[in-house]
Amino acid sequence: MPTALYPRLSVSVTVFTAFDDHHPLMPSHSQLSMPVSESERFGMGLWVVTRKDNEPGSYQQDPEGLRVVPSSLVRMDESLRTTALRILRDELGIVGDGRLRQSRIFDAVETTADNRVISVNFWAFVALEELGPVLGGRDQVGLEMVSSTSFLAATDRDNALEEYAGISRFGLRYGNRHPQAQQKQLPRDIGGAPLLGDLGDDMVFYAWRDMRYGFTGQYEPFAFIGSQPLGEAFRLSDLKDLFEVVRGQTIQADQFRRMATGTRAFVEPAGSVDSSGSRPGKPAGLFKAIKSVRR
Amino acid sequence: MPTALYPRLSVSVTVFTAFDDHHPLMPSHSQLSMPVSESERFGMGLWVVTRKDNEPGSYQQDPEGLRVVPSSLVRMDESLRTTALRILRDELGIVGDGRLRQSRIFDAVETTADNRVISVNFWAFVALEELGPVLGGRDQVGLEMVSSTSFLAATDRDNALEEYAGISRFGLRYGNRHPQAQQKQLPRDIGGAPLLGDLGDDMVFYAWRDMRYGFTGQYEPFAFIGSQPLGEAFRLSDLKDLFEVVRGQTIQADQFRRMATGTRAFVEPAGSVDSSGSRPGKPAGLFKAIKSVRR
DNA sequence: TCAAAAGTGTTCGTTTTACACCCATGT
DNA sequence: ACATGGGTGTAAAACGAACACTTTTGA
Repeated sequence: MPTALYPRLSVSVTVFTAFDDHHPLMPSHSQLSMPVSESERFGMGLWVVTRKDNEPGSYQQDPEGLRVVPSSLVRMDESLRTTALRILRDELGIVGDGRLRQSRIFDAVETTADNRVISVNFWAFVALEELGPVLGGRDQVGLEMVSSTSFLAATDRDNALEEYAGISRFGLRYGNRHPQAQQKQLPRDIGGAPLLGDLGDDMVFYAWRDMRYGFTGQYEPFAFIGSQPLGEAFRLSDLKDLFEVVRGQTIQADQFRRMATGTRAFVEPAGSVDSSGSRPGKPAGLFKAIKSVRR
Repeated sequence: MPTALYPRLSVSVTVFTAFDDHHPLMPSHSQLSMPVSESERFGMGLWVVTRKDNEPGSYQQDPEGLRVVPSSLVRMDESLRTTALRILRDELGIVGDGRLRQSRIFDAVETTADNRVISVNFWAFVALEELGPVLGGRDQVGLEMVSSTSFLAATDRDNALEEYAGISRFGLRYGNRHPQAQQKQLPRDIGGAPLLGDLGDDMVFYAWRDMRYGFTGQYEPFAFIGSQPLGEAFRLSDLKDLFEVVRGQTIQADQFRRMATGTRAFVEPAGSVDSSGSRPGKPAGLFKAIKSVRR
């Protein structure tokens, strides 16, 4: 029984993950959607979880089978947060805790007038360890690339990256000094085709933009995203790669080191040294997150 | 006919205004809600528009007659923005244009389970000139004080204001360096009584926090709020007062002057000098907003 | 003449950014 | 030996905050 008197409300969850192309749990290429050839290395990558829109009752079902951000209607006895946790649990098998953050609300203008749905978007960051088991499956859960080391390098070659405060496949934002700052640029604005439909692209873009704030030095990034995508101990250079793909912006290595370890440090030496030893160069010291800080 | 299957959606609009207690259109005291005696001067004041919750169909009707932020259910054929504009037009007689900004979404948990309403809050800033005619009236539209020059001075005397990044009657926020930063403090947390109910206080607090960003030097404040509360030409000291009450924080006069007129200036000399002449001291040059900048 | 507000010069410390250089390891 | 990445020293530039001081008016 449709209720035509008022619009209905849905919650979507934009789930990010990040991993290196040497990661032991690296998903199969059929589960990854990349802007480059599948054999190519991408370095560190930031990804967003999508699924095929194949649920019979789904309001945003698309005949062409576009991939979508997981979503569900809000039930009468649920808070928005509860709905988001249910999506994480039922569609992705993730038992959420405190990691959900509210982003923005979208009018789904493309739906017909008698079945209108308005969408509240949440975002979350999960480590690949939690995500690996649910990739594929009935809903064809997969990952769409948001940014990667090689994507940034290519963008840097083509345009002058300095004028952007951040760039991703789902859009870019200018710096605050730039005359066009505060104006969004989505794939369709840059001239490209939408990746997940206009609505989905909007959702990912704004969720990404919200997430970026946690990686600007103002916050403690691991507490901000509620996840440790690099594990307990990690090289600073890997953390730098993570910062770069999340921010969509390259950082100087020495500058990053001082930001992470100086006053307002959010990492501390783990006391050990990287022993994987496959790479040339001086062995990197390992670092771990400082837990107790709350900024 | 209530539709019990899904929660319904409402839009609220938090309307701010600011004026000086010497303003020619200064509202009558019965329309103002102040934390101090009515005869006292408050200097520059930041206010939020409220109305008595006396509509028969209102979902948040309160027997005790609490004042509320204007709101309305979203109709089937309306976008959220359209609903917000309708509230501005029908309840406040304001013909809106591009000045609405989306803030946050609230689960109205206190409503009963079979009539649940979820609330999207917008905020807007209007000049007193546009607001004056609608004060009072059937809905007893009035203004609740958010902050004022005298409120800031009193707070500065009592606590050390330096440790806060901003304080208002609806809550405070700490600086980013402070250990408790990112934690909100609402009236009920500080030990006071809610001013507009817990939900209303939340709405105003977050809308205020969003508006503050436009006054931190990162943005061009007049374009950000889409209004010129001080008119075409104004003294820098009046603009400083406006900044102080919006930010909930005192600013040094010379520092403010350089911020407003230096590199990244957002005001320029209007070429004339203040001729009202009632105050002692050197006559102030008048400034006007730089229109063309888009940051 | 004095109080009050406007407006400018200057200093000091912090943060940001860049660049140079040394260190330790695999090949 | 040398390429490669790890890590530190240093300095210029930009910025924010504070303080002193001059200017111009009303009372």
